[in-house]
Amino acid sequence: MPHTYEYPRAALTVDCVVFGFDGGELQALLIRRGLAPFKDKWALPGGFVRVEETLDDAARRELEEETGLREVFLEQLYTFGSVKRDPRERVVSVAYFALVKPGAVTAATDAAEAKWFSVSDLPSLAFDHVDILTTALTRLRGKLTYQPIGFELLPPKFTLTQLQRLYEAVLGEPLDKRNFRKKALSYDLLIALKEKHQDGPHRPAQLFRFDPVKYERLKKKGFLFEI
Amino acid sequence: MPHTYEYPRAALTVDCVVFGFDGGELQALLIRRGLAPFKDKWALPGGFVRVEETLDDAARRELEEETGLREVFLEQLYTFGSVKRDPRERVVSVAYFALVKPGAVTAATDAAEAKWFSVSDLPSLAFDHVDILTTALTRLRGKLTYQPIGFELLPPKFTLTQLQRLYEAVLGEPLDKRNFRKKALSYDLLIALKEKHQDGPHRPAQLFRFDPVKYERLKKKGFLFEI
DNA sequence: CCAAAAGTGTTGAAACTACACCCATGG
DNA sequence: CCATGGGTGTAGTTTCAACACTTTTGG
Repeated sequence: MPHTYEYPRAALTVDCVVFGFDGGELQALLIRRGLAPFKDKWALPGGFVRVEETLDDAARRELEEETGLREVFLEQLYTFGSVKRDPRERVVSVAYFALVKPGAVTAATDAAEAKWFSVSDLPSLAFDHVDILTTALTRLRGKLTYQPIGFELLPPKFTLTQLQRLYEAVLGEPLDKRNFRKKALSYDLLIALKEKHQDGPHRPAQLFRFDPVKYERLKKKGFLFEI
Repeated sequence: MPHTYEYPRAALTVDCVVFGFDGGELQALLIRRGLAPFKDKWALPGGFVRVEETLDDAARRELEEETGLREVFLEQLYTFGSVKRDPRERVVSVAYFALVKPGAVTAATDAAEAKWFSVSDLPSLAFDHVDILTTALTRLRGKLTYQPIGFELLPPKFTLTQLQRLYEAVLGEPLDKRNFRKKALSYDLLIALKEKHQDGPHRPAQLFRFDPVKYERLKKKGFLFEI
């Protein structure tokens, strides 16, 4: 392809902050780098954007190549463009954040090592990936309080207690059980299933699923899901 | 500079959506393109990112070169990466949005023609700049309701009625005067000045200024300015 | 004295917070 | 029968929305 503007160009990458939830703590998926620079360090999954693919496509492709993940919630986060963020040369990175349901990372991980880390106990990261991760965390916290995206981190069928634990893990503070349940149900976006969730020597819990159709309808009318 | 990765690269630009307020309508600053493609069409101020400057620096530089604006409120918006958004070749653009106070665009505009347009009456724009502008508008509306950034669009000294007109123009709906004033003053971020604003055959209005120091203190404690 | 915008309080409704006990199950 | 988490209601407080008249000025 001919370059119309013959100036030196920055390289363009995408990096993905992948969040998961194990029922107790919020987690981030990292991969161990096999190549220099930062060989053997942990880093966000990501890589170079090809000239003939969109940024979203690049993020999805890299995510699948490096972690096996497909069809996940993915959203552009911020573009990081410090001059020295890559020691080799100028690299601008468009960061994404992804939310995945438990058990999604079963697929082969392309020989690369991929591993979940609790966000409260992260290893040291390559490049400026801590900054990216911190930005993603802030965004997730903000978003969770006004958009119903928590469901992307839970199995398709979940109990209200699981939902509450997720909110508590992300927001970092305990929530009142009765108030939380009232609020969560008040939007009429949770459908009670016939099934129950049995999980030990105690009363089984009602299972729910999220109603994405009703949510889309509400969203169009300018709607806020606040909890 | 040596390229470590010898693949074809996208070119990288910044584009700025500059908002202003004339007291009645929300406005956007556009420049008329002097070069192909889209010669003579209106477009967002912007241009190519140099390898040795950050994205923020590039946005500020282009803004000054093309509109004479300096020291304005500037924030990264979103990165646009459709493959065909520039007819010549692959160009990825990091969009910014800027808020400027009335009278700021007095400086020489680098021979290029720069002009304010009411956002409700825009000309047809080059590239995908309508999409960028629409995204910026949505962001501005959202942000205005939970962060005190309206002051960036008003003169340093302003009346509560001016502030209300601004909110009404951006949100596109009339607001109740008494409720608005109560809310606006409740955060204790507006400092009443000794001066009044005289503007016709009627009672003069109290002038206020925004208190950025107090705001920074509040922001650290996780604070929401909602109106 | 008239026109025009500035300024000001109250009330009923709705939402929010805090809080404690009974229920269903498995072992 | 006991241990464990599931499930529910209310009262006091705060916030929100709706609404109309008086004040100050210039002409």
